Amino acid sequence: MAYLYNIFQIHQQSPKTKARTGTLNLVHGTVHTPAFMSIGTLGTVKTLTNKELKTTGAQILLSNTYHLWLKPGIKVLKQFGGLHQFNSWDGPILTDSGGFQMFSLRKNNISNEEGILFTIPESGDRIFFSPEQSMQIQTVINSDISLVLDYLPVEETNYKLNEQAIERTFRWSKRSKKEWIKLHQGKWIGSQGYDKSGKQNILFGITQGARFLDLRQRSAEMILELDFPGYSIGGMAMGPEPEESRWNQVDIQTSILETYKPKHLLGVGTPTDLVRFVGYGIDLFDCVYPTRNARHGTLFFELDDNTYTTERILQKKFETDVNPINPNSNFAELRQYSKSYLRHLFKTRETLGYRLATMHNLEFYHNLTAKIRQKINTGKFDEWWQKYKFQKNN
RNA sequence: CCGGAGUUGGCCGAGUGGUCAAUGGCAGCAGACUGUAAAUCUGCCGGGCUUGUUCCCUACCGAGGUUCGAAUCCUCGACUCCGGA
Repeated sequence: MAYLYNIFQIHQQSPKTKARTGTLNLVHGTVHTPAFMSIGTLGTVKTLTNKELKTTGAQILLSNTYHLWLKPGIKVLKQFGGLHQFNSWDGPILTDSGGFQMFSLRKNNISNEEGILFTIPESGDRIFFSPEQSMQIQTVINSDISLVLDYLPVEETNYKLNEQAIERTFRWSKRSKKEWIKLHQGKWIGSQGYDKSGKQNILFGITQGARFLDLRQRSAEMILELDFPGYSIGGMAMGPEPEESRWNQVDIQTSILETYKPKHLLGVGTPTDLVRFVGYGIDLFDCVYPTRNARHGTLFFELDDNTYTTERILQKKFETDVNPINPNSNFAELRQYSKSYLRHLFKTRETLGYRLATMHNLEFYHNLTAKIRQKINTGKFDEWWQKYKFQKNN
């Protein structure tokens, strides 16, 4: 069946690793993979306009169901006919389902088999969130890619809790799919892809299993049954653990999930993570890392073909640094403004500083994924990927 | 000239006999950040070294004094502010 699959087309498969380039065909456009998705939780990548975001090389925006549900709320999103009209982003959008908020906001919610009861800190309101509701909201948002509501255990190192988590995630995925089909007039796009006339949004399944390889395996095997058009691998960077352990977790799941379907690694990661996990079969990434670090004054720089470093712009040594932020940037601002000036903007908490740093880091990330694609397409990925490393700046 | 209030570490500002090298905040220096309650958070922040939950110096305007012990009490002086002549 794989040869009919037209949601995702693989262009170049690396000979010795699972790395591949491809195109993901979505309602609002095509994404060249491996790709990094910038995070715009509330509909905006903090500090940037859509035009600036595109200049960084962004192909697809990630937003968040839970946060959009609270603000601006369903009513407003319905009035606009979806997030694309509301925030004027005309490219593809992937929405996270809100499952992660059960984990990140775990102090403010309780959950059971039915769903999650969130307490809103500002108002004290208690609101109930279920797989069905997440699907309804994402349908209103009109995401190109929606995610099922998954379940994350509160303790990432507890085997029993993680075993329960993969089972509940499976049941919630099932409910998500059922509701999704209902909301899309009975149409389901699975392993057969879609026909050319009926371009339609898609829903990804999610795997869990934390650091337990047998749970990772079972979670992936279970989710196969539901025949999603693509998969997100969840529960990855939840706590401290050895790098190899995480590589193995991803490796085992990408081995089980259909090769011809797109794989998304939720919430990862650092530049080295990206390169590494592409080698283990990941096509899509999303992470707060470049944007949050930007706002906190840490900028990413390429040193050479297989090394990157970071610079903390607030350091004293940049006080008199007349060099441009990035002489090779697509942004005239980053070619013109000096590091000294950028430090000054950060010191004085001028918003322009956060913007420039965000532009810079996202441009770095998107250049990195472009480089990964180029390495794969020219057959050089396999000899390069394990050499790619971070070097501390001094 | 008289009466009142005050003077604390780079700045602002707590502290009114020992547990005070002195709470906070700012500034400064350094670090963290992985499906964003994060333009946030953490550490250091008089000097020295053998870096000590009880080390050594120098410190709460200045000079004396009381006391086992003073940023804290007393005396005098300097300066600032507020009233009144």
